[in-house]
Amino acid sequence: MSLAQKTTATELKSTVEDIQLEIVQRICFLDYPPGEQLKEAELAAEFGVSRTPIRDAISRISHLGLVETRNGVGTVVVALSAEQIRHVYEMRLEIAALIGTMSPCTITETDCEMGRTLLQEAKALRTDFGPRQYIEINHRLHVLITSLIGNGTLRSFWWQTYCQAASTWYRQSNQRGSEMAQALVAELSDINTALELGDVAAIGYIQRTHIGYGYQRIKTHLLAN
Amino acid sequence: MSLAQKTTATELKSTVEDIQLEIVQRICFLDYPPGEQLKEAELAAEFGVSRTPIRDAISRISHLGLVETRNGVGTVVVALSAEQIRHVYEMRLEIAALIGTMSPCTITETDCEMGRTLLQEAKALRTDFGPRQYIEINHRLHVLITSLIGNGTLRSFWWQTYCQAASTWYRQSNQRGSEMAQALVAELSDINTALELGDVAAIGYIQRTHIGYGYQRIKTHLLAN
DNA sequence: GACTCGTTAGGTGTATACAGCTATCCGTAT
DNA sequence: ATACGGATAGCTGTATACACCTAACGAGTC
Repeated sequence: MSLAQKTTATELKSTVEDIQLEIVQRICFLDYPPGEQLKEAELAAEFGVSRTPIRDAISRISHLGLVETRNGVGTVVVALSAEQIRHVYEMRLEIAALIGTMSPCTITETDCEMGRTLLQEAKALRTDFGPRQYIEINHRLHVLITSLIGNGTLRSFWWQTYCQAASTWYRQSNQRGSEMAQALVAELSDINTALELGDVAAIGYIQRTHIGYGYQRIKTHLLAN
Repeated sequence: MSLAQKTTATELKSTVEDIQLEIVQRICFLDYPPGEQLKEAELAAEFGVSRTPIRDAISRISHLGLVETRNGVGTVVVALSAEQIRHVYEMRLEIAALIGTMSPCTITETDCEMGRTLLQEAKALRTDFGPRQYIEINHRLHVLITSLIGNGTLRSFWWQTYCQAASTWYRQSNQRGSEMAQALVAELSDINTALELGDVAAIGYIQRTHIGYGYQRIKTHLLAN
């Protein structure tokens, strides 16, 4: 009975980890913008579980610094301060170069194909821009690049900083869409070249380069306010 | 009544964060060696709380990779594989150099005094070695160095890798005590020089150097088995 | 004697009830 | 009109009961 109730809910099977990933993705994708209040009871109803697993998931997320929970008030998605954004980006600039130097994985044909697909979609984005598509293409690119990192510790750090930077970064796609689509096409072109040559080190440096560009855009258009 | 019960327990006030830090420290200090089973009910009784906050704390720790929980079996402290140790150490070698280059804090007289105290204790350790003292001095040194890191993201990463490396590292202090005491005195001498000169960048490079030495010891005496 | 299967003890995973905290609203006194 | 204070609604934090899963033990059988 309770099982039937679960299957009729939106998700087929929801462990704590699944819930955590889903909520983190919603934060990254700006479905939950900074300032949004997360209510445990609401999420519990949506996922078809009790508050307990939801609390567990939120607790872990708060430890990553993406949300903040205060007793009696609620859980809100945090807006990173200018200084925090600076720290995250400076860190990403440093570790990007390590992607290719520390235990890189070998690039497969599947990876190349994914790169080509993403490039095509990005090109289509130039003429018909949508913030949501921009975010999703970037996200899949990040999944791809992360999968090429052989060092588990670095992979974890890379992903953490991505999640922390994502919401700030993607916020710009509402305003400066075409500019960012152009940049994404350029980035993916470079990435594809490196993929074809099987050069993971190059991918790391390309990332470093474009993180620098993105950081510059953020400093100019967001932090200047 | 329940409040009196709490105060009579070992801790005065136990929030989830306190419990988490305490358990992590016990893992780092080898009070819970790899393979040790953590029982939620036991810990709940010890800390004078219910299983709920204990579960919360353990859940976060498992997300850091220090323990592993399996349904119906229990929670055990994980022994990092040789590859994982390699990954953690390679990462520490890379980020150590960043300590002084990314938003370093200014060194205070209090910091210098702590450095002198630690050096004295380390010197005493050479003639009368105790694994526990060795671990505690190192731990306090790490707290000191971490406090000099201005970039919050780097500070977090530095602390994470420390916790992951600690149990493997400290395991050697049971066998190769005097050698490690000598190395600790040498490290603290270098650190003190840098502290007096207010040179945080130097501290980063000193760390890098001695992490390399420690990694070498681990590769020779632990991973060779 | 060895193997199989049912039983059981002991752990984690989840649901739920309740306690505690906080911000807000409203009535009252100044 | 305004400022203060208490009631209240709604949230998180905690305790507890129960469901479920797993491994180990022992009786029964070949």
